[in-house]
Amino acid sequence: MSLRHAVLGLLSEGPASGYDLMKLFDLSLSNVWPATQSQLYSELGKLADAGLVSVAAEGARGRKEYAITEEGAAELRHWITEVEPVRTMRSDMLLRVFFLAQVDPQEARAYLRRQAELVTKHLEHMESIRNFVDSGQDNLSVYGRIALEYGLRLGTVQREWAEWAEEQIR
Amino acid sequence: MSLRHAVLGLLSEGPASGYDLMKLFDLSLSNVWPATQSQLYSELGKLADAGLVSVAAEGARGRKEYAITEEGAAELRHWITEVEPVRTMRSDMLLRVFFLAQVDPQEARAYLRRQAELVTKHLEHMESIRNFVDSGQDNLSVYGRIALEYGLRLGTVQREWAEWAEEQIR
DNA sequence: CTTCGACATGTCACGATAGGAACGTCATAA
DNA sequence: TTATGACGTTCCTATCGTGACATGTCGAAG
Repeated sequence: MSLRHAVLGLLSEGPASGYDLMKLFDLSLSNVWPATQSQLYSELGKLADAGLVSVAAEGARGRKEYAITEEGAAELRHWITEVEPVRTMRSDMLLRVFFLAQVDPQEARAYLRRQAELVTKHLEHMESIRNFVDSGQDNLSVYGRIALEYGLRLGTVQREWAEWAEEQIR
Repeated sequence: MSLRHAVLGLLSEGPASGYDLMKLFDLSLSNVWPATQSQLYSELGKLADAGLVSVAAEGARGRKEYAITEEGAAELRHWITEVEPVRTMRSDMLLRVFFLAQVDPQEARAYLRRQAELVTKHLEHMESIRNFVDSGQDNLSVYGRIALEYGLRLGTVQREWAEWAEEQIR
């Protein structure tokens, strides 16, 4: 049920259409909670049915601008402070590690080296984002930077771990 | 499509029944790729239909022992070495961070402190697992330890990050 | 001999994810 | 004027994940 709260969270910064939210997602939340366009629109519909958001205005091209309601804001705060985050980590990359014995040692090492490289690329990408959004003073930017810092630290240990793991394989 | 490869991976260490796999999952893969019993059984059925595993023996209580086939082993190796891991990270915990501006600063700090505590608990749990499985010499144990090391390092930075983030909030 | 816990599989329903097709509008530049 | 690209929504299909429920067998303890 996190997508619903992601949408509420974005709307808590101001009204937006499904289309707006899609773009916002792409440049902020997509790294911590990916969602597709169809998911967004259907979620907005459900949210409106549930009274957590309302259609604040209808614009050109059938545009519907949604605004968070008081119930929606309350639900968001409740979710943030009182609902325990579910810690289900799923990693395709790490799953493979369990089975590396099924391939040659040099292939296993190559796999880990490749992961280290991919992480490096991702780190560079995050660095460039940091330089880009460093100036924003809105809530999403401020806390987005804190989340980004998480990504940077995570990437760093991933790389160190991959290099360490490669050395473990003989 | 990773559950299918998780099952193939476990079967590559030797034949097992759905029930066996369930237990294996719980004590090895569940931290990187959770799966429920119903998923396992239906996946085994599909795998058998696809010829990637075969029913090697039928035992008491309707037990069906599955074994990986040559096609299955080939598919597993192919997946490990040639399929790019999808890096879709989803974090309920991190998503909330984006919206911490919606609650009081002291609540935001409490949230981060709580996450640090939860991570600490999880780290202790992983340490105890490490002491427990440190002796195993089978493939899954050897590579499981490498995966566990990942978990330990990850947990450590998560905690450091949460503590750092808490300080950022004024 | 009964009961209980471990063994063992299967099914159903619901919601979440993924990805794309279909449809239409508006502004603007060639 | 017309083509194009950005805007904008809706619907559809398929697979995955979650949790509960139903159904039974076997061995061992009491």
